[in-house]
Amino acid sequence: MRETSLESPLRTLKLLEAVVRDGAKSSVAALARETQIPVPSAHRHIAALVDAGFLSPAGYGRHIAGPKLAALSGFLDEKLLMANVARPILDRLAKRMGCVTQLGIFENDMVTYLVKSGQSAGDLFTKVGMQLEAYCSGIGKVLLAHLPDDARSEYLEAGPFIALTERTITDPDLLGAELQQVAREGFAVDDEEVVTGLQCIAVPVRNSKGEVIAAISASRATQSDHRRWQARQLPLLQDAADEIGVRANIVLT
Amino acid sequence: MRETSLESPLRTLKLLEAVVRDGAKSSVAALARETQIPVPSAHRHIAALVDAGFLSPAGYGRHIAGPKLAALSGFLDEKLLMANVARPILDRLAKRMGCVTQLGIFENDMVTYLVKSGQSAGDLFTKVGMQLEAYCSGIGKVLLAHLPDDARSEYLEAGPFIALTERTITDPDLLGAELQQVAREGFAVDDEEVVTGLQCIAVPVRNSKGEVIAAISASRATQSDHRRWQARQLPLLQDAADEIGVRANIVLT
DNA sequence: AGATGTTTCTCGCATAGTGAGAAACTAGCA
DNA sequence: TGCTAGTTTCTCACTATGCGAGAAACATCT
Repeated sequence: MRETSLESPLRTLKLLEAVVRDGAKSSVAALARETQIPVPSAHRHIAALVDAGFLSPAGYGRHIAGPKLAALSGFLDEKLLMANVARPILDRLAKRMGCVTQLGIFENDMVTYLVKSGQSAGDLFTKVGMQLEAYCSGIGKVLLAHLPDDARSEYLEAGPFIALTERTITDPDLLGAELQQVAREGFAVDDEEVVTGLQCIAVPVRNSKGEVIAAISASRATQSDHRRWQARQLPLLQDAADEIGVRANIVLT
Repeated sequence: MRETSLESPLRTLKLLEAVVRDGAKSSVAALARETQIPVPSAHRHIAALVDAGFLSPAGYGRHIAGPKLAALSGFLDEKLLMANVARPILDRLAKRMGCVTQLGIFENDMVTYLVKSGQSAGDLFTKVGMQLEAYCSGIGKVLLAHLPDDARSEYLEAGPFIALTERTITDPDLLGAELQQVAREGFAVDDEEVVTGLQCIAVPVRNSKGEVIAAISASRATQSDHRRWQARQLPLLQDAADEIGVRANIVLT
């Protein structure tokens, strides 16, 4: 059984990583030892990285990250970092709860979904990177509920709120009340408000300052033990949200 | 004439770059077209990147930067970004002036050289990443001159200032006076104070708030037309410093 | 439905990358 | 200055590695 993934490129990446991690402290030979790569090969790879611009020489056989790498990192925006932080946690959660988990953020009056996980994730109509109206989904309601007061009022006045199912809340006043409740209780419920046959619960993800920076949700096909399910899963969801919050703080500026 | 640099790894990197640049907009096949890489190969490479953690799948054949890449970018500190911003500018300057250009920053009472450029750059004894006493070099004097008053006083009191050549300024009071002049005039001159036979001029690099964040210098073998050379080159140096300052502001936080 | 466009196989081939060893360099020390 | 220990660079024959056409499975859009 052959490892079918490109081997030589992986070596290059392994070295790139090793070099960047250790600043300009170690010689190529030392890095070769660390990465279990024969010395001459290590030199070849690093030379290639250098003249591709991913590394720069830094005096006597030392190397540091190069311009191309810096340029790349310019594309690593907050959204991306957030997604990468959250993914493994949501994966675990989805497995444990046996349903689909998602993470979304608020972006110009809509929810952008950054992560989706779970075995039946394909069934769900949302897609990663997709934007969706905020007023109907669990994640959306959580995010709206924790908006600054004036922004939320503005949103409620702007409308319109179109019904996606017969249960979608379309009245601004009712929606406002619902959002107040969400803010008070710390979680939101979506019971077939966006798609018939789908219910979900959602909680906010907070950074260390307590600001809501995202929301995560767990969804499943509608079943009867509604409230019991909510009650049992909420703590799990909240733990995951906390963990994402903590990790995000490490990564984001 | 053999292309001695590893080819397959470079393809992988090319793809990595392409994928990250375009967010999650294009399909693998499209990227393959862009990068002139056959479709099946592109798939192999991207698959390898994915399970090495440098890319993450983002729904329907789209990909975005992965956790490993995000982690790497954590190691791209300010020094590095500064170096990468400055390098091309200093390269151009060195070519134009026909001498060696350098960039240094102030770090625990010494100058750390981040960039060195110019055809005879190898001759000069300084090395990238090297630390050198601040009091004698042009770059060092510029950086000292723009230190907060109390920090500068402290530095002057601490000493000792050892002579590297017969022209090195070793008296704290004289050095203090020299620094005042440097601050006033906006540039520093080193006339064989660090190595006999080498003279240089240096100017500060400022960020948008006017703070001095680095200094750059141009050095050449001692010649007689001293002042004339200084006068002619200073504007060029200063332009380069300004440009570096502007660009640095875009990149650094 | 059919019609694009994209992803995933399989497979033999040639090249691209490998790694031991030895030679050329470098730095630091006596 | 001449040593030694630690690097970097080269050469070279080998074979594993990555290649790419083509066709088949899978999605997407009208």
